[in-house]
Amino acid sequence: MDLLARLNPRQKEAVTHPGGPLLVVAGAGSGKTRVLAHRIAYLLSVMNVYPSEVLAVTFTNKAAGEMGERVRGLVGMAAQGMWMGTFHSVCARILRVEGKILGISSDFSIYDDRDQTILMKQIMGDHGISLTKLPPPAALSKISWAKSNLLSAEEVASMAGNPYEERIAMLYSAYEKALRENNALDFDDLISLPVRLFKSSPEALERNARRFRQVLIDEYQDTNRAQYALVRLLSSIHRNVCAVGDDDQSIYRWRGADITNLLNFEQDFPDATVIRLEQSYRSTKTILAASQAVIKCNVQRKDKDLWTENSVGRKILVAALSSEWEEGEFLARSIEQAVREDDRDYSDFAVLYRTNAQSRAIEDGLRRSGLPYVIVGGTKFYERKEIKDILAYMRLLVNPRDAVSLARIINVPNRGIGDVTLSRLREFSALCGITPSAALERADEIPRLNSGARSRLGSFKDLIERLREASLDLPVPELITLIARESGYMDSLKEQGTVEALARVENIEELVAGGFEFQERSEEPTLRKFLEEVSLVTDIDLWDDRREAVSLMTLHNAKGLEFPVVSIAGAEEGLVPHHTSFEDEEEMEEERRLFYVGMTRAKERLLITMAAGRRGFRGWTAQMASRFLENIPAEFIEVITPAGDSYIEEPRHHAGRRPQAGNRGHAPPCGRSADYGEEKVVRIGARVMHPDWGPGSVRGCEGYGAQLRLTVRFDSGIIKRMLASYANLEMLDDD
DNA sequence: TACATTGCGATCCGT
DNA sequence: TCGCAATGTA
Repeated sequence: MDLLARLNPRQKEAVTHPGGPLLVVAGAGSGKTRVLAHRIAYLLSVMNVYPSEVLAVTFTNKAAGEMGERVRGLVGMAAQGMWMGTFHSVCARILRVEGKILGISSDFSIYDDRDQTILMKQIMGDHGISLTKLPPPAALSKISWAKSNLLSAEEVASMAGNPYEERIAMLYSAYEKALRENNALDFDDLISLPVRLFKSSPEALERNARRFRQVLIDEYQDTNRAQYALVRLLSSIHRNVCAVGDDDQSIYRWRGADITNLLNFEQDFPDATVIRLEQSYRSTKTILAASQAVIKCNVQRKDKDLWTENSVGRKILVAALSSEWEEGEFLARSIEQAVREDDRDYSDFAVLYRTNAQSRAIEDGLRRSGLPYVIVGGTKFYERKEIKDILAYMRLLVNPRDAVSLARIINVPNRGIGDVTLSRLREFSALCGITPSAALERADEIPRLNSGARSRLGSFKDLIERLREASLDLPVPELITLIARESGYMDSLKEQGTVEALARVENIEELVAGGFEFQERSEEPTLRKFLEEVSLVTDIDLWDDRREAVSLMTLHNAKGLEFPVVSIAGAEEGLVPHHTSFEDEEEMEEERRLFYVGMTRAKERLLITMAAGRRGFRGWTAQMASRFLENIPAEFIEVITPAGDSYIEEPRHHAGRRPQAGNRGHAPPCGRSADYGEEKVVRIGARVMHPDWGPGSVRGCEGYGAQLRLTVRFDSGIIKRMLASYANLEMLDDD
């Protein structure tokens, strides 16, 4: 039949698998998205499964949307009504309906890590725990780990082996209590609470496990224990679970992902069928072979044999640049050249890197060359202050118990309600055992408040009441406008009149536009749904891949994507592999997988760049080539030496103008050339003196002879990179 | 109570 | 470099 026409035998087998547990081990580029979409279409059109009986979990909301599109393309309207989304969005949907069994109101707020940190700070303050000794995010990450492993506060407490762990357990328990008081859930709760629900309520389990006749999970290698438990529970009646994944692409171990979920699938489901997809359709022979050579260095993996009928293609280009700015400039040049000579679109290109901080220099390079680009990730739209503020108003309207949101906006914009008044309010609410919002209602009874503060609280209370009433029948975008106006937020921004404030006004207008977009698209355009969506949306979801621009993103964000031309920037020891993984072999293997994921995003061309020196958060560091490059056989690589001289002096600041091209390599930066005959031994840490910049110490050296480049940090704070032969430095005695 | 200034620390990946 | 917390001042 037509549905199976363009599938290879393995793919066909996966698509038509009649029932029971199925594991599809899908190598990079082997068409797993295609298989998933076709399998769903097959289930709907041939196996007579209703859309509402299909649960398909993808890694991003964007992937879910695209999957839905593909299925609709295959079977048309018969696809309407499937459960499709990320674990988090699917679970939020389940909890809205079933949560009341656990005592969770359907109006819950979803706290992001920012909200969590605020809450944890409060808790630690209440318990007199120093925020510097135990940073709130550290405690939260322990708690998050526990939750994603389905460990309760009591269990953590009973496992605690030292005072530190006992303290974490205590904070965990207090944090849980605080979340419940605020009628709020964190990301981990979204997964772990449905698991708890299904374990404690056979009826709820029955209801949901019976509904989902078919459960499909994408990127199975990156599920954590809680997600695994959920999959088992939801598929416990029909046992039709189809997991798709690739152990070589597991890159979220640090977030609790447990690769044994995939590796032990056959033990967990003894009657499982395992299908391997090993033909790659994405990359050239060269890129595929090179990436295989890299990943085969990992010990903990299932060996596989990927192959392709694609052409050999061109060699992988490797370029070593002297600094991150040169790297950015070089990337810009190479993209420009490829657009010109190979007739490519900007959207064919992606630049991938390990850390978001690397995007700066690359962005600068592209901007200076006038290339269009988009940065995916980094500063997220919904995490901007003004957006979070407006959203906090909206959350408070839906969920009056949300004290974190209340505290966020009670004095934004300034209405003369300061720390003192707020803490009196909190004291009073604790004393009466009521929420801060309820305490607001009884502002008259709060002790030790002056009349001014009392009346300001009163008018804030009136404002919220007014807005809440309006929210009941006002569409989302209108409500946003109303909040921004009535709260005085817009006026206060406009009054400031700074460039920054005006940008914030624009962002709020963009939020309104987003509200209209939501209004048109959503089947259920309620305020609650809107808040849920914005809580769970990610940058990759918002990324418009059809825009004519080069995409810049982290290696993690690139998972599941593909581009004709991929550049991996910063292939250096300390970046990939990241320095935090040096000590741990398992983490090192994860870094290698990450690098592998990056390489396998490329369809036609792969460029790998590195910088010999990089500005860290303190001074300069000399960088070495990534060990992963050594894993690539030389026959697949072409090393290119970028044209042009290397720079001499560091630009004054990252966005500033670099030294004039005409000067580079010629004019000495400090006005006088040194004698070539005189030889000095320079070593890192040596004390030096410069006539203009005073004393300093050598932070790095690279090159040799007349080409020796020094990085010197002067005591005044200035950092200079210069050719040793021009440096004009006087060596100081050091003891 | 609000706002400016200083000082310090921490720096990966992100639902 | 940057954001945030503590400190100082109107």
